[in-house]
Amino acid sequence: MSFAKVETQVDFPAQERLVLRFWDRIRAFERLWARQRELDLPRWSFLDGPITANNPMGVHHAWGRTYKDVFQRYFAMTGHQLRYQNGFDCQGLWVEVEVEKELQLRSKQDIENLVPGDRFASIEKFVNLCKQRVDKFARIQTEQSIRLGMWMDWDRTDEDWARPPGQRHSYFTMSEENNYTIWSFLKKCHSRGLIYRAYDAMPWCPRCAVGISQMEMHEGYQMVAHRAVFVRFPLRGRRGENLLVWTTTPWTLSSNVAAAVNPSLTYLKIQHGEQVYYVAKGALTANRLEEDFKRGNWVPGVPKLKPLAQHLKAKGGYAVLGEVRGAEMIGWSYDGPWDELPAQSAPFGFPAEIAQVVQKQGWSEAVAAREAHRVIAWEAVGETEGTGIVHIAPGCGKEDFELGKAEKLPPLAPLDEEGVFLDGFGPLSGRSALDHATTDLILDNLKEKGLLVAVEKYPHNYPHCWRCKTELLFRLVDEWYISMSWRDEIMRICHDITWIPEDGLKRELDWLRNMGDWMISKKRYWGLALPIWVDEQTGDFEVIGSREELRERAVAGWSEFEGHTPHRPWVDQVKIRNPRTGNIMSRIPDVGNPWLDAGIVPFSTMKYNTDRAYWEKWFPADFITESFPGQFRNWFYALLAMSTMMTWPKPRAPFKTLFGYALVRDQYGEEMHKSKGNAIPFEGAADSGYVIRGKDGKEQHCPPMSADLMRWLYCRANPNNNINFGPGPAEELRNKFTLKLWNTYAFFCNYARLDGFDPDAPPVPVEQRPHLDRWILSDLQLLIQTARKEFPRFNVMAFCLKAEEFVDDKLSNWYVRRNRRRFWKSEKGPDKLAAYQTLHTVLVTLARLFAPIIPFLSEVMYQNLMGRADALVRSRGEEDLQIESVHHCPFPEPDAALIDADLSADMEALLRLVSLGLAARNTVKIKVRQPLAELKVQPADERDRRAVERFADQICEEVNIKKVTLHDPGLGPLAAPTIVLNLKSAGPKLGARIKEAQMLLAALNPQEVAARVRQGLSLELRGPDGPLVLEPGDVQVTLQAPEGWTAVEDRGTVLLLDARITEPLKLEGLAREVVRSIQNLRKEANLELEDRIALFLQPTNDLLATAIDRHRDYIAAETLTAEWSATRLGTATASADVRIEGQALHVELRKV
RNA sequence: GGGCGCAUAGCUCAGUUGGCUAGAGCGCAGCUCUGAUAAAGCUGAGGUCCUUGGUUCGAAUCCAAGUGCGCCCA
Repeated sequence: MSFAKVETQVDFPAQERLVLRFWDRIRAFERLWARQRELDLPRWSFLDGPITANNPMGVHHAWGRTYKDVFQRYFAMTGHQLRYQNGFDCQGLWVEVEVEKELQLRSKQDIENLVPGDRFASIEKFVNLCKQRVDKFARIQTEQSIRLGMWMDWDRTDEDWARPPGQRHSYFTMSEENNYTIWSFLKKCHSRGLIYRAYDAMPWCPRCAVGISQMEMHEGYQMVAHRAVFVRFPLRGRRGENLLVWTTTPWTLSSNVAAAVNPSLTYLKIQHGEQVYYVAKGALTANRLEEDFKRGNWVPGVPKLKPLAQHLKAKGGYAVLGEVRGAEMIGWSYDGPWDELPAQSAPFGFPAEIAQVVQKQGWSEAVAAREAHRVIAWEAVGETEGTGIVHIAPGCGKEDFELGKAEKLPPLAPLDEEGVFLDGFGPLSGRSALDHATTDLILDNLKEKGLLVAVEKYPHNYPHCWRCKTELLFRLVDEWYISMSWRDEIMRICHDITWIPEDGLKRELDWLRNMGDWMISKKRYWGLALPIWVDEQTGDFEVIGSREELRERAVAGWSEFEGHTPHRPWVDQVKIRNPRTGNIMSRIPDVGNPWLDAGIVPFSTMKYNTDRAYWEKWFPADFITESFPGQFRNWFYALLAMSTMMTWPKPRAPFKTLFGYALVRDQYGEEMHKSKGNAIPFEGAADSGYVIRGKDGKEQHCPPMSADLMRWLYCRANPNNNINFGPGPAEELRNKFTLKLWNTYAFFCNYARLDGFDPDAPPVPVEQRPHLDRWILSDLQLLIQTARKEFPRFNVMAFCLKAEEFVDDKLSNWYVRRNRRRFWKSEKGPDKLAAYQTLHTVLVTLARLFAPIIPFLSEVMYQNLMGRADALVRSRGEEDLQIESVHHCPFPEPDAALIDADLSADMEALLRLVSLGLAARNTVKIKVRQPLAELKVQPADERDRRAVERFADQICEEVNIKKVTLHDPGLGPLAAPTIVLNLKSAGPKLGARIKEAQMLLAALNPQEVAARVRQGLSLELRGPDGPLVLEPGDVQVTLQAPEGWTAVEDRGTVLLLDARITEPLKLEGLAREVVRSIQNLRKEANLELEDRIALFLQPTNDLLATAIDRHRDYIAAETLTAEWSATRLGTATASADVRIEGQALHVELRKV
């Protein structure tokens, strides 16, 4: 067995692609999974939150997907059986919008006319295109995920992808199983009487022609400026008097029904020109949005708002005539601004369909809007924006609608699905409410009527469609809801879940407490076909719970539907009969909310309706992980609600542990956006490199990071905080971790290879190995302990930070650096063997420890360390299926016998002492290459003392001194001890008397106390309140440097350095300089490590010549000089003229 | 207006049973090393651990109030 040579400059992405091929060849994943099932290992149930299969995955997806893979790998290595099922979220508006973009469709009419003149065929074509888009991107995301290193039961071949979604390896929310399982959920809701249909004024996207749910609305707020108007409403029966109202949506004035005041506010009656206005007292002078303006929370180009008073002053001034309480104004009637419109005269409101419902359900009196105009009371009216009088259009706003119902006002719903005014609105009919020209027309009209008092640009945070960014309008529409009257049941199961971080519980409960009923319908095409069949004659409806039930109930259309997925338009053809009336019932055309699709997966993917035994085995999931922000009201909510309902009457939580993480930001903490140029594509980060625009606007070309580096970067991050992701952090991590690990590994392999190290040789007993070996093995066990503790707690960050410290500080920077000579030396023996064996153990263990996080690098290291580097590169034929991957190995377990806590602590002390020694040199400005005679150490405590005794040689080498001695303070006057109380041990014992003890201790003779403590005797203090007894451990003895010494000191430990450079020391220092020059030349000449040389040196200075002469053997040994030449070398010579301490030296060498 | 969270060096952040002189990386200044390392190491400057109050022998850490910021809800 032998180790392959390891290059120190590696193309990591290329190497990862090699590993992917290796895994395929040896069928690494399949064999792992098969073994889990053969052995029927204990189950660890992971449930994948479905990724939206609508676009290629970005680096932000890679964070969560890394966690998913890391924990799956960890639990596999610790002997568990897993499901390995990835999920894709398939249905919903987001897919429709992208398909529309591709086809350049602009409206629902366009969709329904895709096949001209054939609505059914059009919808069929559109839905099929949606399915195809999902397949396309699911496949791309699959390939990307494989590239990230995720081990899942992937669909890989064309054959896999040709199967229906329900029969593939990954789950797809568009599968029949998923859809029908949601049907069964809705049926359960209905059986408890929770499904209902309601009219509501809701946010509506006129481009998508669809209602936007409460959940979705939050995703699309944007700062925009609208033209806001001050309009007067003439009061009836009070000649010359007006309500002054203000609105940011002038188009809603057409549908005005009432005006609201706050009954507890004071209103002013003011004279302005010919007219008298009523306006809230505070509103007249309020500096509206002043804070926002100051903070720059503003729309560029929009001027600061003027107070209302200023608007009036600008137009001739005003005079306050009197005051009136809001309560006194209730009931006043007025003339609306658009009372001439036919719609304003329609009894019960407008249009007729709505008026019918209004009448039937008794929302309003039998009056038309223009007759209903009056002042109503509303506590929520404030005086910090507008005029304190709010115009109410029940068909155009959510609160307006609620108020309208309470006040029995007839609603006017002026817009159609595309935001265009219906007939009945005079000059507005046929115009789009969003159109700028429409607003112009409205303002002109109001001006003509003399009602317009002022116009301004008003910036505010206004909801937009979260998919297409169109401004939302409010429309009065009917939608389907699940009543959430059972929210307490959902809240109860939240307590059975471990939330990481903990406050997730509070946030979820907060959401559940405050959420409204769940709107589940959407008037679109691609999605869950809501299984609700309605008898439009009577309003009766039924919810169908399964395909079988539908078949039994079908009275028409079944044969047309048979053979299709339960989607539009196919399922729309099935009709059933209303058993009560005998009428035909049709499916409502609406599709479902996509969070239903994702929320049902603990049931649909675990075969709840088809294989209950399987479900019992895997439900609930042990673990789910997703990004926290947003999911409380989305996936988590849907999961919890649906599971509560499905397992009712004994509700069960669908998962045991929820691990949440924050958001991916760019390296400066800013949101990533393609338009900002700071977004990083996944392939760029993994393989091909990427370009980002920096803060200065300049483009920066960045090399790829590799999947491993990305994974480590994600794992080491604090999941509670947003991660700053980009080339800067990646580069930093590469330098301090990945390269350190790789170079250590390369160092081992390259020397082991040259030396013919045999890893199967009988091990040198650990107790016979040097301190350094036992120390690194001990610390390795501590690292394993950390891993074993933190992985199951899903605190992978804690492990990564410790691991970085181990690799960087301990292994690379200390163990390897201190041990180099043991590997270099030519003679073989137990010491050298021990060094190899120790480093080999450490590296193999690290490969296994790191395997879940950096699966590629771990595999490469592992295979080579096991002597199988060639297997990575080429097939071994049959034998491939026997090759063990690092991911087949059990996860390391700590070996308590190897842990030596004292040794670890002593080594830490040593590191500090060395650092102090170097600091001492630094103060006298003598470079480390120059040897010095002596270092005296006055240790502050036992630890430092032991470190000096144990590791004197290490200190000498690192600090480059001839001798290190302990200065025993007991022997001489050099040091004086001081004594302090050890607060950590004495504090709990003494409690409030601790101050007293400190005072008493300070009064004692430190020499005597120190002596007692050294002998292990206790100490009795006499205090005014009685005696206090201190154990030796309660007193800390510190030694202090005497006056007059130049030294360095840290925590009581004093180092004294002999800074005199004698001639022999000087010569030695020069010799080292000479060696360094020769080594440089060797390197420049591209010599191999083991090459011997002939050497010619020509100094121009006596001192240098003496140094060379005296240290000839040393120089020869260090530089592998086989021949000293007295004359210039001939051919194939590398030569250089260097300066050593300012003196010229000519060097020539040649490989021999 | 309500809920949740955060506030530690110029920047990005570690710091969980409360304990001695609060740490790292980047950046800055200086020095150095270099045949594993296109690397790296060392030293230094830089901190009212947001403010105030409380609990405690002792608070970056626990509690309360305030200020600022973020997210969620209304």
